[in-house]
Amino acid sequence: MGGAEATSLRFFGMAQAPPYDPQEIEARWQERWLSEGTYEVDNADPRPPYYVLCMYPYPSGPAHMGHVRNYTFGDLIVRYRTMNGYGVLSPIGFDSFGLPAENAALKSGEHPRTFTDARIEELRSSLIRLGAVYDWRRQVRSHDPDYMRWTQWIFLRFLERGLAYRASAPVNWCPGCPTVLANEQVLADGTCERSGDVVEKRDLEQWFFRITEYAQQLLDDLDGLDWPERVVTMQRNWIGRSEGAEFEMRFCDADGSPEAQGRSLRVFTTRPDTSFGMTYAVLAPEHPLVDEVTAPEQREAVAAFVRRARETSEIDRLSSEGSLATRGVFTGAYVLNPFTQAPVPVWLADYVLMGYGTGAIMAVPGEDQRDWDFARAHDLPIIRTVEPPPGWEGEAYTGDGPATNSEWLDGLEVAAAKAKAIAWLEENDLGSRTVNFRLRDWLLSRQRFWGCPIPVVYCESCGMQPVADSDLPVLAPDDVEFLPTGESPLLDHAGFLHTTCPACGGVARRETDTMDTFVDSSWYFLRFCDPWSETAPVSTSGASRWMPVDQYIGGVEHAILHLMYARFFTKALADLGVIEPDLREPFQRLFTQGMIRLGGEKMSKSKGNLVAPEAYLDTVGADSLRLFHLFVGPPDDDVDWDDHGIEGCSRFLQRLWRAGTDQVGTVSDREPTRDDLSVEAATHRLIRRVTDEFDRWSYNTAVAACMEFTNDLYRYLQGDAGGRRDTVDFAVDSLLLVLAPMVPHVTAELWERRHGAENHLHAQRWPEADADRLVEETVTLVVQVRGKVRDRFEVPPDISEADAVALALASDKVQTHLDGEPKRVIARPPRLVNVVP
RNA sequence: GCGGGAGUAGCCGAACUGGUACAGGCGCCCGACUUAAAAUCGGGUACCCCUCGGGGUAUGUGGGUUCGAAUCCCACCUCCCGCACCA
Repeated sequence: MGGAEATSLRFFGMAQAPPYDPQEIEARWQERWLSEGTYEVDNADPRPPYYVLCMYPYPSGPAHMGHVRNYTFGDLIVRYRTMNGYGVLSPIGFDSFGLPAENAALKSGEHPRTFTDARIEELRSSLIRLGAVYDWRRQVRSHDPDYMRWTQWIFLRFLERGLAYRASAPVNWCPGCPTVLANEQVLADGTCERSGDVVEKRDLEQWFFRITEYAQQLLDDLDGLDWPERVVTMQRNWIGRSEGAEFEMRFCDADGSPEAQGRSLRVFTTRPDTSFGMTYAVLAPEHPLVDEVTAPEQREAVAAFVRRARETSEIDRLSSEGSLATRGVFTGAYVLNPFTQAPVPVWLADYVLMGYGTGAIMAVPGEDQRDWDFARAHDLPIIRTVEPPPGWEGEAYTGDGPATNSEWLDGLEVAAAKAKAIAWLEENDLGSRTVNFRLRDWLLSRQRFWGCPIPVVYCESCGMQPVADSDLPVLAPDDVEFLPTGESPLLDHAGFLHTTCPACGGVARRETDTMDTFVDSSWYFLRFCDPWSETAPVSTSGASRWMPVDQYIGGVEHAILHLMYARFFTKALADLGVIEPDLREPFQRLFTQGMIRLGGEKMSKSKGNLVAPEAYLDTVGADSLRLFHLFVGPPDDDVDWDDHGIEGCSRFLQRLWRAGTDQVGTVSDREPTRDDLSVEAATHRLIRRVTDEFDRWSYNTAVAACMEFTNDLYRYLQGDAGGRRDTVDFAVDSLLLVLAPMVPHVTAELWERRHGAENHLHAQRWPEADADRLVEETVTLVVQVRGKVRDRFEVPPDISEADAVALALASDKVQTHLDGEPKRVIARPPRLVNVVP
């Protein structure tokens, strides 16, 4: 057979073609990509830039399946874009500060640094074994002194600009951790997202970033981002913008005579149009005026209520929902409703939060359900100021409608009434239009050791002083003892604690709080652009070259915290002049991949249902593991881990290997036959299809297309005529090229065997389908009668409408369903004719 | 409660702008190869009826629009995710 001869020339005989050995192949190619620096890219690279970034991982040891999924998608894009001619920036680093290392230190006494470094090495080697390629020269780790220096430098610039400040605040204290948490780290039920302990409120001096200064921008700039809708929605809700008015109400006695001191209460409302319906006012229990204005006879009841509100955890406050009678107390004070000049009683209630608006509200039970419930529980009057629709049987009415019981607002619809009420407040100098945000400032200080120290000192005479830039980084000492005291070991370390004041040289004490690890992850993507910069966190030119990240990939669990903080940092650094002023957003495109489940449950360490990737790397290999993650379902869907599925992927790669080493059927040289040409057309269609699927992130169907193509190729090769040499080469080479980003090792190996060692698959250009050769010889024309399929014909793709209709009407099967002449015929040649009798 | 998303075979899923419902994989069945098994290769695989030509029913449920609906519209059910006293 001619085919056997041709084969023997290239592969030293079919019998000698080696079996597929993933471990051997993968180790060798991984070594080569590293040693040749295949995916290193310089800032002066002449190719058009493209920045692909996976969220840098917390190093918890060897990679888990979530990492594998994440980094498989990232690596695919890096390789695909590279084959498309881009100079792709693909950096990686480690989010290496954090609680687990410190907890491990408490248990074993091992220093968090040595612990962390060991975990990083484990994770790093898993990433390499997965075949993920990076420019390792650019690696950053949060705990590197060089990185810390710039984290602290940024903090000091924020401090100078007033974007970082210190304030005493009731903060979320987790007794389990034990540290302060950001609002975002407290779950809805009032427990700590990490330890699950019930979070307490404590008053402490803490550091904050003034993220609220950027609230409006953070909201507005969401519009220009190519992000999943749900992430945008989550951010929008988190920022929680609401428009309304603030105004003052003077304290008075029960008859409405203004009090002598002239004190007043400021309230925020989104419904100034309902002001005529105010029947009481409410202060948050923590409101500063509570003590002052409480009447003597109510003092005891109020004090008891305030005490309980402070002591009651969030969780209990929620569980007491419904029993509103116990959730409020009358202060004995009154304020004047400026709209009516009528006095209304001032109550305390825990459903009013000090942290939002002014911590005080006007209560309008007619148009607010909570106020309605409270009024009912405490026997307070209810006045409707918006006419509910006829037949309204609900309680508070929050919809649109004409104002009523509202004097000069009567008859106006809600929007118009709001505008008029606000105008009136402003004219009379009683209040003004206001915008409120739900977003709070970012509490960043943590009472932990294993984090980036906050670079300030407290001088006995000068007060708080920033550490000089030239003294950065402030590093935690190594010789510390980890004791389960619940306090940072820094508090007991004299050498760290005692220092001199940078301003006066006098005695000073160092800040012992460290920064939330979200600070580290808020700018690492910038450092990657120029990790060599010695004068700034990133050079302006480096950032300009690569930023914004073209494709950011990570888990949806970071939809709010990390992504909001990173956006804030980018805007602030742009305003500080560190990066270009018009670089307002860090991540142009975001993709959030689904999580891996096992038996319907989220795979996680705490559930103890982790499936370790290592076992698969040791058996079926990295390529099979990658292929499984791509194939198992849409990338943004959660997926179930399935051992059988990965076997299917492994089987496919075995088939690919046999086809790629000419172990399937027979191959010969000949003039192309119809079948040969049809395989070539199918090859062009494969290229087109995979390209399309890649561009729309439909990797599972891209894999399916390759499998389908391979199945067809097998049938062709094993057919009586065998395969034609050039046709088979084109088919196999094309298949290897389109599979290269997905299964980089086995394809590179096969390519080298077919084309020689100097011919690197991953240096090839992405193939292009020839538009003229995509067409199939025949297509199936479906003939329907009233929308039901009755017959099929194989027709040329360029069949005319008239021919298609004639063919359809000539069909016996169609005629039996027709009663005489058809009423109507809809033709969509060459695929469909629908006959309507 | 508010916001977002999803319900297609035994399972995971395809079907991109309304046009052959179910590509691909898993599982299962049959066959080839084998002394045998594994591996491999080929074929089959929604349900019901059937005179074996076919016919009917199927995309969570019920309506609607259309020549034609998984796809568009209305109502409802179920599940997942986020927020949740935000005035």
